[in-house]
Amino acid sequence: MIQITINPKSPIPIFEQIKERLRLLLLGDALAPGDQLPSVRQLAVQLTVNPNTVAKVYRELEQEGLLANHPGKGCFAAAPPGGRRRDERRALIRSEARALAEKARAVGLSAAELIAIIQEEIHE
Amino acid sequence: MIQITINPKSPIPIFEQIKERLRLLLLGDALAPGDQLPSVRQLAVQLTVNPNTVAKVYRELEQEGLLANHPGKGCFAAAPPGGRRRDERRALIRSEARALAEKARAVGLSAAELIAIIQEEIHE
DNA sequence: ATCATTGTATTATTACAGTAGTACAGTAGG
DNA sequence: CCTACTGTACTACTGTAATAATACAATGAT
Repeated sequence: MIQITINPKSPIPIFEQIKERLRLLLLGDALAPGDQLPSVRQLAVQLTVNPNTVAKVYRELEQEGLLANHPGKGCFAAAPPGGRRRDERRALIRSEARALAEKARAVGLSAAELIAIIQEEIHE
Repeated sequence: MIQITINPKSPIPIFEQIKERLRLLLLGDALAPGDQLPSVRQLAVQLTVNPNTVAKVYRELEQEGLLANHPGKGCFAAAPPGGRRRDERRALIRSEARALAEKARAVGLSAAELIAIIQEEIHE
């Protein structure tokens, strides 16, 4: 049972939410290369989403080289080429960290205040 | 000239992007109560966006009590009731900080690594 | 009074996300 | 072979974001 939650009310499209979560799991240690992912229909039931939506996610993640679809067998985590994993996951977090820092500055929060909030939220 | 940038290619709707940026400016110190905002048409030209899109943002932000529209005069920053500003802007950042912390943990980054990245991005 | 500017409202159109339903081809186990 | 599962493909429909083009009423300056 894979751990994904989505927010149907979010302005972010559902398939983007699923894709991002799966990308995190695939780049992280939760899904190692070779691990089997839930089937299109299984995940669709779990998330109460249309199977087409999940299929679209799997298709696009296969394009990114993060997983491999095998009709009749299932969907499996792939090994991203050339040690991309560590770099990519850092880059992923970095771009969001930049956005957060910009927002904090926009509302007048000091660097120290932002760090303090982060540290509070990181230990929950 | 107000400082807003949007990304037309983002999955996040344009009017949501504008709304969020304006909310940050209104909750922060960039736009004090009474300050006049750019007109619907002005901001639409600046962002190369349809005036209807900006109008929708202004209408919804008025619903939130963050600004006041005055036909014929313009749009002005409002004073949020009861010292909401400081609390709200912290809450805004905190919820995003929590999401970022969760993502970092999902991809296997340690707390120290995340803090390091934040500190790098906060001084640019 | 006239005019330009303001926010507001309306309609039509395009594009896309998402749902729903169906059908097809590959794979594995009985 | 047969069945059940897998991913894939396709069509039709709904809802919404966004553009486009107007029109209207309120405001303020000339």
